[in-house]
Amino acid sequence: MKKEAHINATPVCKVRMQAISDTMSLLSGKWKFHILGTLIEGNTLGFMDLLREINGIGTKMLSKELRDLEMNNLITRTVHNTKPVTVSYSITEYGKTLAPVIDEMANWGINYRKAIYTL
Amino acid sequence: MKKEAHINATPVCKVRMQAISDTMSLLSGKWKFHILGTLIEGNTLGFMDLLREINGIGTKMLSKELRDLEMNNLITRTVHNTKPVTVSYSITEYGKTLAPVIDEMANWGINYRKAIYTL
DNA sequence: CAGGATCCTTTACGATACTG
DNA sequence: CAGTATCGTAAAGGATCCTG
Repeated sequence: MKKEAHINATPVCKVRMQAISDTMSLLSGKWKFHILGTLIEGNTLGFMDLLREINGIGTKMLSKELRDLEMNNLITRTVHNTKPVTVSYSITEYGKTLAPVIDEMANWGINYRKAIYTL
Repeated sequence: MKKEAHINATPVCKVRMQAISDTMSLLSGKWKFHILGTLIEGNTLGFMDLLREINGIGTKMLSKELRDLEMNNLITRTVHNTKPVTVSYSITEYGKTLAPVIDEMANWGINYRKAIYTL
């Protein structure tokens, strides 16, 4: 309720905090990392491909998350004029810059499992 | 008669997916990255310190997130027997292993801002 | 095939007030 | 100081059915 009393020129740590918030807001939700990770590997996949690859996701969430990612230029959506229309999704060059982030997340998680088992 | 041609024992990509889920579940929510980031810098801080450092968080969320982080051995909680009790929080050695993940998140977010402005 | 529309449950989060 | 208790809102997510 109380708002900022004084406006400190943003210190370095605040910049980092803001940056983390930015990243998290683009990658928020349960599925975005999975979708991006899958597209980074598979390069180009159809809606159904993704539905199969990503364990547990439903059509509603998938289409919503894909829309979000596309709006942020992390992936591209291409409609093909086949009999029943098909659509393919790919990661953009910009989206590929997220690879290090995703890798760190994955690596830490892998080591986390090891740490758990050796307790 | 041929049985299932491919019941691949969890492929590499599934392992990564699981790892990402693990990491995300430990760091889920709006505040954990901020708390960890702050503790990595500040090393040891009291409840009020954190409340001040982390812009916008309330006591309820802070105490809940701290509890979560402590349960996962990412931070430690120490009670001091001062007049009104004081408590200090620090990051654990294990928690420090998250630094690369946090750094990647922060760096990407910083570049994201740059990318936005140069559009 | 690729989704949208709908309904519903669950969790997350925030504000305020109170306590040892 | 360091929280807990309570209440209320909003967002996230899931299940199912429907359509061009």
